[in-house]
Amino acid sequence: MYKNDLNNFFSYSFSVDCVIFGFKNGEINALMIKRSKEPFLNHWAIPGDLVYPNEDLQDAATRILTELTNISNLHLHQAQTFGNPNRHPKGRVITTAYFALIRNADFQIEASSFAEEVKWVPIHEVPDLAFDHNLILNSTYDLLKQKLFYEPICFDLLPEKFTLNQMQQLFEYVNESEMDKANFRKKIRPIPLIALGEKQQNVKHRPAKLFSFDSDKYLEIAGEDGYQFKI
Amino acid sequence: MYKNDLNNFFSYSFSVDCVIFGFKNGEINALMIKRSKEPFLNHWAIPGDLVYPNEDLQDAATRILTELTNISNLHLHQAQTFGNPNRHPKGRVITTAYFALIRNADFQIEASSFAEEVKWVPIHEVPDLAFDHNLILNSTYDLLKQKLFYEPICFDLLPEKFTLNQMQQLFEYVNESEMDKANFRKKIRPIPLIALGEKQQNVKHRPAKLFSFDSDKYLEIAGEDGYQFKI
DNA sequence: GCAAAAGTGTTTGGATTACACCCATGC
DNA sequence: GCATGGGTGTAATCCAAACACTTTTGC
Repeated sequence: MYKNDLNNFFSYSFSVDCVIFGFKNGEINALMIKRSKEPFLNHWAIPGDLVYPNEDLQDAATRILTELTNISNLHLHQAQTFGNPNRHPKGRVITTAYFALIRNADFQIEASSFAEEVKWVPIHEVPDLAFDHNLILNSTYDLLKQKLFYEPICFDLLPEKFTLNQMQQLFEYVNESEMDKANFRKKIRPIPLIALGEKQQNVKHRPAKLFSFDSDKYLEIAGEDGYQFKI
Repeated sequence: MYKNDLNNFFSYSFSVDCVIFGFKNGEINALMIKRSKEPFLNHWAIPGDLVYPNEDLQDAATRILTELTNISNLHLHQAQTFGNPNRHPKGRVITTAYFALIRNADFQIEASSFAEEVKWVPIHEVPDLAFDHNLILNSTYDLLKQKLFYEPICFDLLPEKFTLNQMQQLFEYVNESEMDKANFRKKIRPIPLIALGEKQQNVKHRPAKLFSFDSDKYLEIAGEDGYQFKI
């Protein structure tokens, strides 16, 4: 099977790139960093790094995520792997994209050792990025859009306590279409939510009820006969 | 961003593994090869190979596929990437899985320079495989099952000229449930098929009409308003 | 004629859609 | 009271499931 012996084969490098999505001002945003070294010095890019010798891919993505955001325990989703021989000007670097979702995309991410400058960019206003990062970002966003409709990951993007309208707006955004309020609520009835009994504050209209996702209940029913999360 | 300079970083190896699915005797089968070298000498495995220095990942998968089956022009689908540091006993090898679908899984694949022994194995009867290949095969089969319902790839698995019942049997197999004949036919009505005017031969009952997939028509309507291939 | 599978129509019930209406809050 | 968005019910419509029935072939 392996025609080439491992020992006298040439060397590659391997990296992971970690697309971090947030929902901010009614739009999906991605976290971008400004590169502080060549190649592509001062270009915007998706955060990424080479994988360490004994590090699993997902661990490498977690490391990048934690260093950048100081948040751990986030769910990571593997996306596509990009291996065009010319994608990196300095040599052969194959990269696997991961994505993570974070709540409260409003929080300020400080410049760290990791990156001088960091910013949120609405997914439809992304500038030209380093390497093939536009390609990576777009294909990863496509995957996110698909998964939002079949896995309960919208709750990783929404605030811990959210209104049904916030949830609807998220789906209207990714679906690029408006939905009927009453029908949306009927559609999500099978999804286990906890009505918190609390209400929105400081709004100049009738305050909406706050909900949170009932993940325990979800895990309980997820395996059952025909249950399938679906928007 | 890249903390480690490419030049003084250690070396990995990178491979692709190519799961080849066929539909044979009413079952999904995967093509397995018997390894002719260490490690895992004489174990069954998914065909795969290291990626050449200037080779794109998909090209590597195509190369494996062509050498093994003598068929080119097959559609390849990227699946997951596996990078556990201990997945290969001889060193760090990260691998990306691809899958391809072939018609007429009945044709005999000869032993080649590539592999001494080759066989089709029904997906539910796969033995213990080399490396983490059971994991790779299972996750790739899961992906196949998903894609069959949302992309017109069942036609890469069915004969060029197929009966509607053959198509239904494929979906019953992957869905692990029986479907109503009349309802199945109603469900696939939006899918562009060409009624060939020909009939099954040598069956001892009423012969079924033969169809083929109208890929031109499909490409035409695929972009239209709300059209979405769906079973 | 009989067995076996092809092929099609009808009825029914549940889900989706469109739309209308009422409610709670700030100003 | 009015503007704004929250929240819910109903009727019409579409879709999918269940099922029955007819057709065509080989023996």
